[in-house]
Amino acid sequence: MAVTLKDIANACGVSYSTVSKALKNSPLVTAETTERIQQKAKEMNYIPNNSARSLVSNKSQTIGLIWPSVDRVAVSTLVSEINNFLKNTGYFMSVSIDDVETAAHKFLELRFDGIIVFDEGEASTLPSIISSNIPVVAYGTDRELEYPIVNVNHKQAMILSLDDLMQNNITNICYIGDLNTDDIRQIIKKETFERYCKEHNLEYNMIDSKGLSAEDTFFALKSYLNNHTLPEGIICGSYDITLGLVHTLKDSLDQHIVYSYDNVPQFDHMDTVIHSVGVPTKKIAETLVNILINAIESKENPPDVYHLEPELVKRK
Amino acid sequence: MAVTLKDIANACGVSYSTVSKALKNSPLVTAETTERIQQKAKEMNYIPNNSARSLVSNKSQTIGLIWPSVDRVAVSTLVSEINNFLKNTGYFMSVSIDDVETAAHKFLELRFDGIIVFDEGEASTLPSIISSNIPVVAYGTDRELEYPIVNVNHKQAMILSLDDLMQNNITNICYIGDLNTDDIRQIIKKETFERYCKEHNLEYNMIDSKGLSAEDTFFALKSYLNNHTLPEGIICGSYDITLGLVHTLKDSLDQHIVYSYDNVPQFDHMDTVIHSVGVPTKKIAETLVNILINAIESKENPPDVYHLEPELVKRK
DNA sequence: AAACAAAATAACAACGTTGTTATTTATAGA
DNA sequence: TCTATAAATAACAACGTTGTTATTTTGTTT
Repeated sequence: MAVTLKDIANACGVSYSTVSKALKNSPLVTAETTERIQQKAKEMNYIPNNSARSLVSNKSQTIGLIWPSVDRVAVSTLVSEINNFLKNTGYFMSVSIDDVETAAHKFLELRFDGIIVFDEGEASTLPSIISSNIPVVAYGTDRELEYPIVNVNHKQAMILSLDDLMQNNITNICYIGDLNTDDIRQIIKKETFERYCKEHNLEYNMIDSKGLSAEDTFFALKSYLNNHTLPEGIICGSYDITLGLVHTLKDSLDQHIVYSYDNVPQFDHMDTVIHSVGVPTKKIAETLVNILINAIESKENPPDVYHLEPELVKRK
Repeated sequence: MAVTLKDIANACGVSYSTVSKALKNSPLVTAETTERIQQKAKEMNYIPNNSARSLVSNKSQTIGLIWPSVDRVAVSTLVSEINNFLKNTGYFMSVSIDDVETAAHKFLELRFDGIIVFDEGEASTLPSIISSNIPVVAYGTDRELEYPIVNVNHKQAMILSLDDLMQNNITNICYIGDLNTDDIRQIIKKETFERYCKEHNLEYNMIDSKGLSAEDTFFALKSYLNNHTLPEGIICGSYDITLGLVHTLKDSLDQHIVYSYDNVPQFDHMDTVIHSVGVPTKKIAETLVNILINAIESKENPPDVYHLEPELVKRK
């Protein structure tokens, strides 16, 4: 059985309430007793019981993150960043890879202080979360959800990269993305690209990556290149799609100017020049954490949708 | 504030201890009162308080998984499988991506029932875990750790694939792996390969992937192929290294017989034929979960090192 | 209808904390 | 030496459950 306040109290010959105060450096306990008690506590390897604490204080200092799609690499960077920001704020992050409904219910049982949801587009009504009043924030595309959501302006990102191509007088361009999907994000990118090109009378081209992974893109491009060539300017619909392009092109990559969605730190360490567009991962993480912690600690309701504006990062 | 047993008791005109029993279908409560109470509980959206429960029962029905290296894709499959097995056993899995020391300490505070550690080789003494008596199991290579570890027989896996090559009379072979590293697993593979070839007077070759990722391998192979060719039989040191090989070779891959370490389910869905060797992910997950749950529920200490024997999976 | 057993429900202690209130001990001024 | 006061520590209630013990209600037998 684990060491309790009472055990330390017995060992020190004081009452357990004094031990409780001493361990949190209360001014109500004299300096020397505090010292003596803390010494003993460490010696006995005391670890506070979060359940007991949480029961009386109604705080667990823990945030639950619901991440049903663990296998998406791009997202893992965001998860790491969120963990860092939460740690700085004094909260612990507990991740569940269960589906939203299951994870949310368990988080409520555990009386966590807040929940972050990676909303991957599946229908998730979350009646239990909504009826309770635990602070929730989601990262994803805005739909009619009942909790605040942090959203990224994909349309503006596309315009940013196209504007930059125009300024460099590159008019021979293409977009590589998943063209036949109902992923709302991919659709926005494709449509914005097409509209812009038409409005500016640009010569354009759209290449289907036939999926969202690097592998999909690799194979799709391999067969495309059998009887086509790629134009000078290329815009890729995601980090993984860009990876696929890099693997395919490698040697001839420097003949192109490539813009990629997703401003992840990985681009900085690549040995090929890729410009990227999107909200930096750090920024997204910081926003999610700030909104949530603010909702927890100030009890004021955050805005329903929180838009983040993308940045263009040019390299070399 | 959340709904409690007392609230339901008031609403039903019974005592809260009756509500407690009714909600767990105790035979001590008559069928009709049980029905009435459960109805009301659902109506009021009651969610049990795990802290209170855990405090009195000393059980949280939750397992902590320490996974400091989220970005390793291959591992995410294993994490998913572990989650499935745990769910079947009635436990919830909470993942932390903090370092082992931090995560373990918080798990102890949360009074989780057990801990799974992905031991990535960093020095981790874990004094706090050891001194407490929470069941712990690690997945990794066996070192002088103070808790049981599930280990994979990498040596035997190499022998399995080499034996198979011999049986097919393929004597022109090579190994692709990270040759200059102090990762014990990579070292074992390299040394076993070399010793076997020498003992059997085989013509062999070892190619440095210069890293563990698919990208590293891709670039290493690209430059290697400038003035070399690959032999018929190829053994790859990991799933990611194999991915790099596939990307590099693609069209001419069917001229080779490829064996890859890591028996992950991804191989089944690949459109090229890759044999794989290693312990199936499911098996590893099942073993980790079984050892841990057994330690929790039967209180008997598991063996310090648990070896899993690899299997050779031949495809097509 | 009384007496008793069985069934149903209520009351209570405990789990390990925190924060408030009560008690003891030390320190000062007369 | 005795109060009055401040400082230090102890005692206690509460948080929401569970499991045990105590009480009430119901049903059966005579």
